Amino acid sequence: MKLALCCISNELAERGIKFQTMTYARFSALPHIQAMDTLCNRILNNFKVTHETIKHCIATGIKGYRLSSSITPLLNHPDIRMTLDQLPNFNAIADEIDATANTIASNDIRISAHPSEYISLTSKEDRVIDNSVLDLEMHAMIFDLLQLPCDYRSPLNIHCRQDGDPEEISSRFMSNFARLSKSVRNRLVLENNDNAKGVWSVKRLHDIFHMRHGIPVTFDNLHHKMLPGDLSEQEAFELAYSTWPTTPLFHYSEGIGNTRNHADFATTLPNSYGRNVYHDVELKGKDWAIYEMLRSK
DNA sequence: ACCAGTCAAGGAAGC
DNA sequence: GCTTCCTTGACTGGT
Repeated sequence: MKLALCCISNELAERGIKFQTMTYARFSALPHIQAMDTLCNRILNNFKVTHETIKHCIATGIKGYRLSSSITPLLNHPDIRMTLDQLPNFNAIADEIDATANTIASNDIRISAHPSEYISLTSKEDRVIDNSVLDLEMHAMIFDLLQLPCDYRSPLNIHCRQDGDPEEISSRFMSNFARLSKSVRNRLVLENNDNAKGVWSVKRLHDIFHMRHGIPVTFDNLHHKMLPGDLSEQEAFELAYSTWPTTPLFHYSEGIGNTRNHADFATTLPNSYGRNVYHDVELKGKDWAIYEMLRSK
C-alpha cells in the first residue's frame, strides 16, 4: 500500500527536528534587519527539516510526502512580498533544495502539496485572488526548484471552497485559473469538499471541472462521508479515479465519532477498490499512524 | 520547564 | 457592517 505523510513527522519532531514560523506581528515588532535575519534562518531551517523528513519517509517505507505549506512564512504577506531568490541567504537555501532534489530523484517517493485552505480562486475580491495566485506560484516555484515533474505526478491540491451557484463559481475559478503559470496549471487538482450548502461533491467537481476542463479530482473519503451527494463511496472513488491521467493521489482520514475532526490513528485501512492509488494519510498520529497501517496490511 | 494566550488566512453565519 | 467561529502548529510572554 502506497501511503504518504502529510507535512509533519511526529518522530522527527520528538527529536527536535521541527518547522519554525514567524508571525507578521512579531516581524514588525523587531528592528527590520533582525526581523529579516530571524525569518531567513527559520526558512532555511524549514528546508532542512523538509529534506530530513523526506529521507525519513524513504527510510521507513512511506511512499509519498506532502510538502508543508508553511516552509516560507510571510514571504507572500502584502507588506513583505518577496520571492525565495530575493532572500539574502538564498544560496544556502538553494544548496539545501538541490540536495533535496537529489534525494527525491534517486528514490521512489512522490511529492505533492496541499496549499492552504484559505487559498481561493473563486473569491469576488481581487485582493484575495492576488494573494492566492502568489501563494500557488510560490508552491510551484519550490516544486520547480526541487525538479519535480511538471504534471499530476506532483499534484498541487486545492479546494473549490465557495458555496453558491456552481456555474457562476466555476466560471470565476476558470478565469482566475487562466492567470496561473504552466507550473501551477499542469499540477493543479481539485478535492471534494463538504461545505454547509453541499456544492462541491466528487460528482459536481467531475461534471464541471473534469469533463469541461480536464482537471483531475482528488477523492477524500471523509469529505465524501460528510457530503456523499448521490454516490456511494466506491462510486465516488471510481469516478475520481477516472479523472487522473496518472496514478491518483487520494486522501484518507477518519473522523472522531461522526465529526470531521481527524483521529490520531486509523481503525481501518483505506479501501483502494483494487486500484493503484497513493493515499495521503491525514491522521494526527502522522508517521506513527502510518507505521501501524503498514504493519497491519 | 511549562502553560496559556496569540497569530494567520477566507468564508459563512449571526446580530 | 461588524464580530465570531472554524483550524493548526509553533511562537510568545509570563510564571
